[in-house]
Amino acid sequence: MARRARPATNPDSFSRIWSVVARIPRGKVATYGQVARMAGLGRGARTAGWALHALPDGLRIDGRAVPWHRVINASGRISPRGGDGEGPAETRQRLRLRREGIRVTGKGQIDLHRYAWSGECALSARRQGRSSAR
DNA sequence: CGTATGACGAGCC
DNA sequence: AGGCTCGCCATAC
Repeated sequence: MARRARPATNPDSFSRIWSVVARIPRGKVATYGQVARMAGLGRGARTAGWALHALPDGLRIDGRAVPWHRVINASGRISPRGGDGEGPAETRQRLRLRREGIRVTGKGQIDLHRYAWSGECALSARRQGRSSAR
């Protein structure tokens, strides 16, 4: 097939996002901003959301499905997809989170203080270099 | 190459 | 507390 002059989706940045998301452990959640930063996109929180939007169904990284449902916004809520109403995606996300033992309130509020993935620290968790993490 | 969009985030009112 | 606006990054057209 006519090789696409330019890939419809740039696997370069997106795959980074996906890789980071793939590292979120079960029962934990991460924010778009956190994922973006860990993927080296700086403040590309929106880009992270975009990457998940473009996440190929059934994609596996390291032989494992990408837990896209573990990514929520900084407000600790499931981000609305922007439809007129709540779509199946949000509902599915909530169910999957609850299925992992994450408590989601009726309003879709999640306790970040409790379920936030400390992946950033995990990278260098061996030693707490920073005395005061800001 | 410039404009518009998007599963965001932080700040301000 | 809740809602609105502006700023950021990458992709699409």
